[in-house]
Amino acid sequence: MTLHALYERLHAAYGAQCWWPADTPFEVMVGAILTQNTAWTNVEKAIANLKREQALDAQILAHTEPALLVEWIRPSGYYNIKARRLQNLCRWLLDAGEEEGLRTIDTPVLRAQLLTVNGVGAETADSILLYALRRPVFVIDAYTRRLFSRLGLIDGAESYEELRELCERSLVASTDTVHLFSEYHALIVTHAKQACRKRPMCQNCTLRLHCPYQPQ
DNA sequence: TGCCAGGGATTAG
DNA sequence: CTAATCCATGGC
Repeated sequence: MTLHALYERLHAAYGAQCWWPADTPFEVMVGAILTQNTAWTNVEKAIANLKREQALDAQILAHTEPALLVEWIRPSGYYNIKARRLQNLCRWLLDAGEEEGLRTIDTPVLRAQLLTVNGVGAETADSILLYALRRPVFVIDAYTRRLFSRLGLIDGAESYEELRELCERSLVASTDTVHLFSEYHALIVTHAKQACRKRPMCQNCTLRLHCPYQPQ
């Protein structure tokens, strides 16, 4: 099976995903930090708080008292670390001239700049690049690695960068690469959430793909 | 009840 | 360069 073929099967099973659920690119960035190793339902509560406080803005978040920001994002967990990470990202964004200032920067350069922000690792950077800044970057997460590995599409020992470049090389979209990459990552997460946790093979999975929780 | 979620930094070997 | 450890809430 090829990466293309897997995409077709996932799309046929789950349909269009239309990720990332957010009203603005900045909300995507905030969500990308808050969802680090955290259930999305918890992130929703934190973002709802930020909206209620009318604080979903880089200028405001960058200058908010950390103790206050911590209270707003508490439901998303790791609140002390994430408050600092959010402010790091906001300050970087403001320094760069916000989204307009980023528009002319080449994707590889932009990616390297994002990775200099403390608290922004490879997956967070790529989520921001793809879903907030609409750059053709393939997001790798634990689900992706596990699914591809169990289907024999990859070796499994590849580094993050190797795997990302492999996916980007293999998936040459006919028209809209950003759309393809956006949908693909979303479909993988949707499939992982639908798959069973305990049974050796997902019973309600019409794809006959290996359950992501199944031990190797 | 214990496990885990749309990771990353830090520290130790 | 790889492996452990820390960070923390809420849902099932």
